[in-house]
Amino acid sequence: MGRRNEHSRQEIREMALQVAEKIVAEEGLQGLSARKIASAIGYSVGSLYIVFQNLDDLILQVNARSLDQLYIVIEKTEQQCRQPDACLLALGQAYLQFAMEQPLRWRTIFEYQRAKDAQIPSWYRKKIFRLFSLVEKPLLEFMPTLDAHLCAQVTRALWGGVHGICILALTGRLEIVGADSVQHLMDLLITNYLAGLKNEGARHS
Amino acid sequence: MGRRNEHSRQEIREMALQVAEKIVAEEGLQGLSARKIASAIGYSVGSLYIVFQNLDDLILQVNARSLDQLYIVIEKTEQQCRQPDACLLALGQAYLQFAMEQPLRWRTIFEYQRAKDAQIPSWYRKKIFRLFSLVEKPLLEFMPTLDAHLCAQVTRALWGGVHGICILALTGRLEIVGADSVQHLMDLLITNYLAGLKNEGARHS
DNA sequence: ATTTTAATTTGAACAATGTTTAATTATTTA
DNA sequence: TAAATAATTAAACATTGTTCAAATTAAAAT
Repeated sequence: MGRRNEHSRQEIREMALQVAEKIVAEEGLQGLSARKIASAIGYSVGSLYIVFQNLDDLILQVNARSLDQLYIVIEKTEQQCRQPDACLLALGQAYLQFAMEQPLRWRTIFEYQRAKDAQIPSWYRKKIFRLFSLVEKPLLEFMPTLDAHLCAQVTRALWGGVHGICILALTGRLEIVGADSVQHLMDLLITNYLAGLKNEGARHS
Repeated sequence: MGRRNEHSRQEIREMALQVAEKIVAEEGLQGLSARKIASAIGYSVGSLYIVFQNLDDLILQVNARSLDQLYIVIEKTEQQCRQPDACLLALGQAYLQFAMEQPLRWRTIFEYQRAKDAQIPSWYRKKIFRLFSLVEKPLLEFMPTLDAHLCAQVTRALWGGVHGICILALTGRLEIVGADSVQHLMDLLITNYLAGLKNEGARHS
């Protein structure tokens, strides 16, 4: 089959990404392959390489969409609460919930990249940054005396922690028994971290 | 070449693991392949599959060794400090240091597994459990009133956090600028979490 | 010493992967 | 209508994990 002009480049791109998202959600990264995507959208592998640089590029786009969806979830959660400490707790729970409801998709965001150089492009970094900003907001309400730089640090320390609990739990490396205890751990971490901040006043340059 | 009896199964296994460790340390998981290991130890691919179930099995053994080495590092750190809070800080820093000094090896421990079922064997789980126990010790000194179950939870919440900061930092997803700030974040998290525990008394069932 | 047995090791084969590109076909342009 | 251009494919390549019949040879048995 030669030229057929049924879909524009953008349309092919969109179809490929939708199919890829579905595969990732159902089978994870290991279930994803160029040929599988191609056959699912009715095009050949070669066409994929016209629309994407390579598979890493495609995966990055899938992850970007996941980050966008995550942003929406986190943003909604943040808007629905008033008190800053309760808000931060809710954000942690929302993050955990997203990870547990779409485990394969969420894990794919953080799974290793095939390419050797593997530089994260700046537009992608911005998406991460934007998520952090969403957490900084209630944290600044919680500790109004924090300057911007310290607030960024305090936020990243907290969110790194939140993320760590999620990833260890999802990959079965937390060695816990109870079913709902992951949320417990999350609350433990956030609550006590915040309490510590309040008392010590975050006196760490 | 047929039978030659130069090495026992155990010896071949050992050679393969040493080579695999080196490759993982230098090139990461993506640099590892059955043929590369085989040619490096002077045997054919087939021989590897006599000694290991598959590559996942081999990788698991490599990771087990990394965990053992990590255990030694953490254990030494724990023995060199007296006050429990300082001890926990030191443990976090030791963990971070291990991760940053051997980034590819450390990341391989947590990288995704090829196999679909992918059940972590119990002997491997024990190695993880053992590491947690090492952290529980000073934490129990820090909060002597904790019962065993709560101590386990408090420990896992903390160590999940420590791990999260490490993994986000190493994979360039923390969005920080300073060079030495990762250690800062780690201290922030541990210090304030512990401070919170002291004040609130960990009143979370 | 010779034959038999049995363990050891290989190397080729298979299916699947990412990626490239010459060839083919449809559309647009002249 | 003929020529130029754009779109798409199918085949090819190198590499992966994995298997297994065949080949080799040390050890055991005679």
